[in-house]
Amino acid sequence: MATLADIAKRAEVSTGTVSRVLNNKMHMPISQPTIERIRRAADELGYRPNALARALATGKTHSIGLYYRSLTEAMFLRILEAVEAKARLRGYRLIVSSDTDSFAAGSSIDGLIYIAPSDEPPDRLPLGGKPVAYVTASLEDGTRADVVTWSEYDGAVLAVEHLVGLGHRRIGALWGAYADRDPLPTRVLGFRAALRAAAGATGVEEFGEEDPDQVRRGYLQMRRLLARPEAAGMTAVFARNDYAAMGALQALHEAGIKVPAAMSVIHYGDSVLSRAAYPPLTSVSHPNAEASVLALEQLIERIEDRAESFPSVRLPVTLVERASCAPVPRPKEA
Amino acid sequence: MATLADIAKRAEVSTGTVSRVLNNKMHMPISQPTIERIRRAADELGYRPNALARALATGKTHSIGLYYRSLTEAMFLRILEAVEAKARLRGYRLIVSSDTDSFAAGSSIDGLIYIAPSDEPPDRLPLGGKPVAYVTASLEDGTRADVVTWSEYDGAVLAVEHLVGLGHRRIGALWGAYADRDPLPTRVLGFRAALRAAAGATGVEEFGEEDPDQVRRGYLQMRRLLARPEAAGMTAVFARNDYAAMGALQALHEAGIKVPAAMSVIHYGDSVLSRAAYPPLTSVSHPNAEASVLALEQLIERIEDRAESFPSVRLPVTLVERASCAPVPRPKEA
DNA sequence: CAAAGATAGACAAGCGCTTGCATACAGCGT
DNA sequence: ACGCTGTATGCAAGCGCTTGTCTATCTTTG
Repeated sequence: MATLADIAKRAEVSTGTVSRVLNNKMHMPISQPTIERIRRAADELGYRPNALARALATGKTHSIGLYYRSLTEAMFLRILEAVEAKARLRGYRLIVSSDTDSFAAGSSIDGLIYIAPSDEPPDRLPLGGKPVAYVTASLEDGTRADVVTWSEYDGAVLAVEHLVGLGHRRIGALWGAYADRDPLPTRVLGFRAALRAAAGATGVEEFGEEDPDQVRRGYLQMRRLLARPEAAGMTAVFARNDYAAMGALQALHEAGIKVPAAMSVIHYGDSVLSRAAYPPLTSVSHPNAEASVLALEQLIERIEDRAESFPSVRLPVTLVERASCAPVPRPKEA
Repeated sequence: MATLADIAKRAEVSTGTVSRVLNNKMHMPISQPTIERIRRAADELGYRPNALARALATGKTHSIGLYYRSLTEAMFLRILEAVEAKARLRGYRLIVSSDTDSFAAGSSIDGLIYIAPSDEPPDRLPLGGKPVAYVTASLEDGTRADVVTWSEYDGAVLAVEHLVGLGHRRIGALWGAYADRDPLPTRVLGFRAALRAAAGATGVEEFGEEDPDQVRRGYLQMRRLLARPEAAGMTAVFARNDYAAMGALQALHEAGIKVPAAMSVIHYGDSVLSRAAYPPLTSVSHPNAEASVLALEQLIERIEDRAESFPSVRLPVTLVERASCAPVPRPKEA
């Protein structure tokens, strides 16, 4: 590997001059012939700057950490793709890990994007003063950090309102293992509040299921829900996430219940799965990927010392309609 | 951030000694009291070694590049999760990118894992002599590099044999945009060969479809296939990948064709999608994640100078039976 | 008791790059 | 002819860590 010194020797100048020319850092004037000589030498030697040495000298690594707790969630693909592309565009590399220790002080990153599981508040990290941008649905205001957030509460409300608008009155919910959470995730709260706000609508919620496989958990939960007496007259169900929705769909198909003709399904968390399912799932989409890209941009601004304040951005949650929800067929009674 | 020099001053020794103590590199003897003094000082100062400086001095970055062309494939999640965990365990960080330029010489990685799209041979990279481990279904032998591979040909054969074993004789294939590939991907070759080998079995293949959405492509292709006269008597279909299979399932459901009662579906490439589908899809699983982890291990061996030869590992392709294939219902004729 | 080990640690040269400052030589005005 | 202002470059001190070598003190041992 050619070094600055090699080029300097070949072009008969000092390494300092080479550095300045190659980085276009010409606060000080350099003669045209010299510039060309240096450029040529660099070319001939196939010079590639040593990122390490540069980082050590400048204090900027041009690497950004990306933390995501579970590398198995379909959601993460979209995030990763979007963030990686943007980072590359801006001249940064991405170090991804599902372990915060990988980003402890001393590890060479300029900053960290911390994507919190949507129902858990993020940890505070000992990053040694390096900036962190949080992507999370639950971070109290007033933090001295960049935060991109959205409302899971609103998301649940959106789902329920959509269902209610279609005429559904008895709506099931598949909450996974939320039972033991305290406080209850805001999406549960939103679900309940929206139900209360809608005249005559009631919910029947299914909690807790031990199976570690999320799809299977959704499947089992859906079956349990179907078996409950309160489930009579239930025409729609809200699933906590995409895996749960897929599981629910399996149970529904198996029971011969047509979706959406006999049962509407809506879920939280838009992903490839939602599109690939049959029927394609109507979902409330949290702007996870967009939020992450935004966080990246804020982070870069801060790293490059252009940002001053800490504006916390709140993104809207949206409903994407596909084919799994339909108007309630016909009133069973009256 | 505390540096070695800070510790050295506080413990009243030289930085060299501090370095040796903190790294347990005691080829040379160091007295117990000194060791303790240094350890204490490091503790009190909350010392974290600067990874950059260390890398520059040692020539080892403890970072490994992970190249994957498309960060949107569900497959990649399993790979990433497995590789990241193992890398972390071995003390390496992962730099992931879908652009090989990110790993050009000079960028600070010790080596690269190149995961090639399963039907394309990998590029050769200008890494400046750093080791590359390839994960690919198609790399000629004899490369001076670590290669983990498997046979797509065998995979297709496995699928067809399974189907034929269940009594299927007329088998559809959804090949996506393979039409223009030359040479034809080996899985197409395997499919045809297995068909020829089975008495009385014939295939009806569907090629080419422009839609960029892979699921939709599978959907459209399945519909076209169903509409073809040759498709009469077809009782099973082989999909090129998980997305295509999901799309096919949509078309089948829509047409009221029961899977697997009236039509068996099998596909190449096991992923979360396969498990989440209804019915859960029987698939031939290429050992992508395992291969990647193996590649990582070989790479690390080479980086750490323990590997000599270049054993190219070939992993078996396996059939994982789920619920989308059934014995052919009853002979239509005879 | 002197010479030959051990033992314990300091010293300093890098790794490859950046950057503030000093220097050298033009040409200019007076 | 002299200092000046530019212009064009060299010099060298880092960035924080590793590591080969050298020195100094203390034990051994013939």
